[in-house]
Amino acid sequence: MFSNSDPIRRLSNYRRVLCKLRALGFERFVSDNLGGALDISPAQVRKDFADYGLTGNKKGGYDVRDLIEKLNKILGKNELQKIIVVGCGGMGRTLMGYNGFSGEGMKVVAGFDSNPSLIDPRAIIPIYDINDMPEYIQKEKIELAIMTVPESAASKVSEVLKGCHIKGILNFAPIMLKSSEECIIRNINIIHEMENIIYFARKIGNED
Amino acid sequence: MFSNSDPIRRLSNYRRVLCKLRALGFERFVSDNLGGALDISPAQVRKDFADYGLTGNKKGGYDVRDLIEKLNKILGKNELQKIIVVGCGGMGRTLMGYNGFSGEGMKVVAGFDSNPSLIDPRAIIPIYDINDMPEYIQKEKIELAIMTVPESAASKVSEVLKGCHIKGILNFAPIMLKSSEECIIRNINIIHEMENIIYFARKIGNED
DNA sequence: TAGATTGTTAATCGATTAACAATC
DNA sequence: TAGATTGTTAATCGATTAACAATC
Repeated sequence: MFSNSDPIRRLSNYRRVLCKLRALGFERFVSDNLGGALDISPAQVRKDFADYGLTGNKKGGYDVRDLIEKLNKILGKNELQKIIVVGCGGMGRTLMGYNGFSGEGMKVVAGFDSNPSLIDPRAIIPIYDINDMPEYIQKEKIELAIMTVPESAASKVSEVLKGCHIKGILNFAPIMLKSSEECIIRNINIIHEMENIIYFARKIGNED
Repeated sequence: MFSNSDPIRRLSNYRRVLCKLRALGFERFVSDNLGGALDISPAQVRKDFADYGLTGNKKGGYDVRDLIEKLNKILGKNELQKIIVVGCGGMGRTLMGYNGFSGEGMKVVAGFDSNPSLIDPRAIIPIYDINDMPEYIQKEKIELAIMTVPESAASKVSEVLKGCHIKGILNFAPIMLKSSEECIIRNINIIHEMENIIYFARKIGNED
């Protein structure tokens, strides 16, 4: 069911570039333009567009605004996406304070933690006791969560979230949670990203 | 030259699982074990091992400690990896304070920012003026950087880092920086990760 | 030994790219 | 119209998997 997440990643990148083109006043573009900006072949761009029903014009290329509109629909930009942050340590609070969500149709509506000293229901983005999370999720119809708990808590918390019928989790804990039919999970493992960089960086010569 | 980063990601995952096995007292494992823990086929595990010179024993499988040792070598775990954080806003400071690096052979040795009020050369992990960065990189032979600057500064800062012969960058700014022969770059785009999750989450039915 | 597992090759699968007819 | 670009199909490429001989 989950096939490949790469095409959707490319759609996100296409959209970002097109928003910039729009801001610069461009009205049309061709597959070659867009691909070039992202190191993607024009054939790949056209294939992706075909796969997701994005059409252009033989000759004139594609309409910037039209394409953004269609990408918005595909990527769920037309309805506000409510997100909860589970685990309000350093990373959790940083993400709660991240101001990049609001321009992208996303909003962190609450945080949850087990540490009483972090709980603050009166804050602009309230932080509640994690025991109150299931009720909140149900009442507010939350479908998306960002998990920023310590590794020790990660499996348990992910089970609770799944039990609450959360549909999507962005997991920052250093443990590979697997997606299922009921819940799509993406893992961000900063240590592994650094290991990857280190592996390839070590292959770069020292002769400068 | 950069082929595919996926095999190395799998090696990171293998290593993490093996460290857990070791902690649990396991001495040996078979490709089936390891694959099962990560949703990877045993054939893929053996293929990866073959590709990176990791050998086992026909019959008895593989030795946990031996494999970890070999993976450590491949992933650069045997020498301390010094990292600088460029951009000391919320995300930058969170990463500077992240205590997961030290157990993994990595250390954030300094931060850099252009905002005078953030500069603090006396801190445990000092924060210096970004203008002093090139000198610091050269003197301390820094090869790795984490970029947590605003989008508006991202291209410029990445150019400066490349100019300083930094070999690897983990970029959190919402702009797709491309790797080159001299500098390997990995981009983490939280908005795009959420868009990906939202796309697939929306395909999950509402009938519960 | 018999059974189990590796290491490796060949087959399969899927994703990317090349090529080109359609057409604006 | 001539030239340029899409949309799509077929070819290519590379990664994953199946299968099995080697062997512990």
